[in-house]
This record gives sequence, C-alpha cells and structure tokens, in this order.
Amino acid sequence: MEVVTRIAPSPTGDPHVGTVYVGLFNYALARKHGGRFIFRLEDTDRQRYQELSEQRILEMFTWLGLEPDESPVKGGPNGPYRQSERLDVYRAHVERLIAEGHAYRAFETAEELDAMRAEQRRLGRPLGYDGRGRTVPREEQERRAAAGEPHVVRLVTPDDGTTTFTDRLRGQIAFANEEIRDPVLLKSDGYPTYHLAVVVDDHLMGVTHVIRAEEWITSTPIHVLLYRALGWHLPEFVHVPLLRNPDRTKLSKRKSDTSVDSYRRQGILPEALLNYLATLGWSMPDGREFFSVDEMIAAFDLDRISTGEPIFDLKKLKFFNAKYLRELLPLEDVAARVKPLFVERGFELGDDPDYVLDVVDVLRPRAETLVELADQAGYFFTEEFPYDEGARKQLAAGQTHLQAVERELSMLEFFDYDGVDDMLREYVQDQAVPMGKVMMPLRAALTGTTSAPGVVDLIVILGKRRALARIGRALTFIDAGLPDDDPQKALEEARRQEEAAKRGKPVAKAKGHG
RNA sequence: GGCCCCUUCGACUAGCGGUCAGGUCACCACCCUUUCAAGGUGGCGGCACGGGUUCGAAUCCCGUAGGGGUCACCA
Repeated sequence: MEVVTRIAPSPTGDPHVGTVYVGLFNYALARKHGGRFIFRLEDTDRQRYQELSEQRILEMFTWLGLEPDESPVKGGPNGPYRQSERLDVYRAHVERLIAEGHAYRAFETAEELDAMRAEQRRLGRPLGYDGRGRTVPREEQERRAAAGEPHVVRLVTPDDGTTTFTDRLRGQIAFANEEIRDPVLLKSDGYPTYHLAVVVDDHLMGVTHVIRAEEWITSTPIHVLLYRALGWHLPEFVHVPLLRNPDRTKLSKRKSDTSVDSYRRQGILPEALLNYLATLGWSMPDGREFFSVDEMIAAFDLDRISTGEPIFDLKKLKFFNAKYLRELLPLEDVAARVKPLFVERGFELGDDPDYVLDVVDVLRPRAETLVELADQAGYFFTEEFPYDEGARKQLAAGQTHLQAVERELSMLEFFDYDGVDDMLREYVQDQAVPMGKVMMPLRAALTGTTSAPGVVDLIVILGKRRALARIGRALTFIDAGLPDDDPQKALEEARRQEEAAKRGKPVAKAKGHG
C-alpha cells in the first residue's frame, strides 16, 4: 500500500518551527517509501485566519526543500486542499452521520453552555457537554434547523466502555468513554471543527500515517469514534514529541522565537535548521549528528523517534548553523548565500569573483550565521571604515612599526602569503619585539578593529596597494591626534592642516598626541 | 482538579537483560596562536525515587514523585 502523509497547518500567523518539525517526519516517511506528502490547509477558523499565512507557510517549505506532492497551489487528485473550499464535503458526511444516528443537531447557545460549565465547576464535576441535546426528538431538530435556528452538530459518543487505539510510538492508549463528551463536528457557521475535517480529509485523501504532535493524543479517541461511525479504517497514529520552551512548556511565541521567517532573516541555513530539528527526537542508527534530509530519508525509521520532550535550544541550532557555514557547505555555496546580504549593506563587491570568495573563506570560521558574517565584512568593501576604541589604542602605540612595515611592504618583491609572512617575521625578529606589538597595530590599521582574521591573510586578500593605503590612512589618523569622532572627518582635518602648513600659514593644532 | 503522555549528564540523545552507561552542545582547562574565532586534547556531569521479576537490571512489571499535554462552536 502506498504511504501517504500530510502536513496540515492552520494559516494563523508566522510559519512555525513546530510545523517544520512535524512536516519533516511526514516528508521523510513519504519519501522513504516512495509515497506522497500532502499539504493541506486547515483554515476553518475564520477568527484567526490570516491572509498571507498560507503563502508564507508554502514558501517556507520551498525554502526548506520539503516540497509537497499535492498542495493548494500545486493541486492534485485529492483537492481542493483548503478546508474552507470543502464545506460541502463535510456537510455531506454530517448529513450521513445524522441520518445514521451517529450525530445530532444541538441548539444550546454559548451562554447556556457557559452556565452549564459554571454549574459543573461549582459542583466540582468534570467539565464538558452533558449531552442534553440528544433528547431533542429528531423531527424537532430538523424543524428548528429548517426554521433557521443556529445550531451545531455533535457526535454521539458512548456513555460507558473505553475507546482504545494504538500509537506507533507509545503502544495502546485507552480512554474511558465518559471522558469523551459529544464533541462538535459542525460549527454554527457551517464550518467543520478540526475533528470532523481531519478525519474526513485524511480518509478521503488516502492518508495512511497521521504523524502529528503529541498534543493531539487526547483528541484521538474522538477521531477513532468518528472513523468507526463512518465505517472507515483507522490510519496509523504517530504522535511525535512536542517541542518545548526552555521551561519545558509547549513551544510558544511568547517564550521562544518560533518564527521560521525570523530564523531565515537571522541567517540560519535551511540545511542546518532541518538537521537540528531532526536530531530532536530522531537519531541516525550509526549515531551521526550531521546529515542531510536525503540521508535521513535513506535511514528513516519511525521506530527511531524517541518519546522524550525536547527543548528547542537556540544555542544548539546556532552550533549546527555554524557547522554548515564553515565546514559542511562548499565555500562557493556560502558565498552565493551571503552575497545578497553584502549587497543589502551597500558593499561594493568589485568585479573579481575570487575576492568575495577569499573574504568569505577567511570570515566563515568566525561567524555562526550569514548575518554575522556579513556584519563582520564591512572593512573588506570600503576604505572608509571607522576605528573602534581598541583599534585606536593599538594605532597610538604602534606608529613607528606601522611606518616601518609600510616601508618594508612597499619594497616587497614576492607579494604572496609566504612573502608577506617572511617579511613580517624578519622585521619582528630584527626589532626584537613581541609579535603582537607589530601585528596588533597593523590589524587595527587594516580593519579598524582588534578582532579580525590573521594579518598576513588580510594583507594578501586586500592586496599590496590597498594594504599600503590603509596603513597610510592610519598614520595620517595618528598624526591627526587620534580623535574620538569620525575618522573620516579627522583625516580631512589633518589634510587641511597639512596643506595649510605647506602654504606656510600657521594653524592651531587640534589635539596633542596621546 | 479529572484524564492522557513523558522521565539516561544543565541541553539533545545512544542504549532495547550482562557496556568502565557512549556521543554531541554548553561549560572549564590545556595546546595551537599576532587578536578574535576555528581546530586539537582532556575534564566536569547522568540512568527521578521505592518496590518487585531475574544469577544479573538504565533496559521488564508495579507503585510514588516530578514535568508536560488536554479538558472550546481553536486548531
């Protein structure tokens, strides 16, 4: 039998990591068995419906590479795939359930139900619909409905006995039927509830495995009763663990960042997100921690899903992301993905494609996300970067070395890594000074910061001309007295003074050397 | 509160009667080193508790505790 799975999100807001998580397992099982993975939109709540949500969720799956075989956009043999477009289907099944005595029309108002619950609470009795509408004669139900009286349709549930089903991961689960209280199937607005819609659609769409979060366990007996009332075979139920906030409550927007779009904006890679999510509750038989979706599919086995309750840990997600950024993805790939962020920041990329590659190569071990990488890259793409506080200190202390290195560098014959490296080492040795005394001021001059890639790498990547220019700029800056404000302004001021001096006019000195 | 689910290092997990209880993240130390990272090596740290079953239990059973979910005309 063909394996058919589905993801059935509600269009109520930002694409949620929980949707990816459950979607991943559904996708993996379907692909593993050459089956189909269906995307169905559960848009039966008109209150919480959000216009753009469907599109964003669909785009998220595309971004992740978890393409559904059937969806509202793609279509397929089981459409429509929006529940709001299937109202007649649900209505037909409800009619049948009523006709066969499995359901009835109930006319209690919201106030009436509230009062009922209040009374139950007062008496300390279990909460839930007490079945009072069952006693209304069928003819009266139909008459009132025909007269346009608002009502819902409820499922008739047994008063005693138990309803049992098998969860693939947890074994047999039994519920006393008295716990199940004639749930609403069709709302008074004519829309189905989740319970009705999910059962009807899963059956009609041929879903064989219902893989969903464990929060649904308690409503599964309702579904089982419905399957029976409709005379349908049960699918396999697989309740996967619920993702948690750090305090172990159900992952929520209030306590965690649950938006996939947000992670995407932060420069999280889809590969990393999927890989990390996969390790939450699932493991490779050989213990590998890093694997692609395809590798997961190849090794996939529902029985390897654990039942623990994993905390969604941003730190570990970042770790996975960093791993992909610096090691698992080819350099060209990473470069292609950061480039748009460079452009966004107004960086002049130039026309040498290797330059960007070199920059990314040297920066990626230092970044955990694409955004972090881009944020660090500024000085590679402008000659007008600022000097931070640490850099200014280094410049102040390193003037003589900067002048010397500027001279040495300009005379350097073999301008490659070894050439520059040899030159600097010889200089340090000749001067008999600690390396840092030379390297740190150089780094400051080259980048405006004190934490950056190796000086030799920087010089080689920037090229002789720009390296020399930057050292020269730093020296001018030092001459200007290392003001705290904008270096560009300071440098212009310095130049003005220089010209004035040439013309022999006395000028006031801005500030003495620190 | 009723019902249901869950329980191995701080976090994610491997384990499915016999293991020195393994790995990863985080944390700490050391190494490498011109800074920051990355990388390397090592360390800290765990079977919730109590009963059984068994020659032998993290593994099986029962109970307790703790955590979570759910009790809507939301999904």
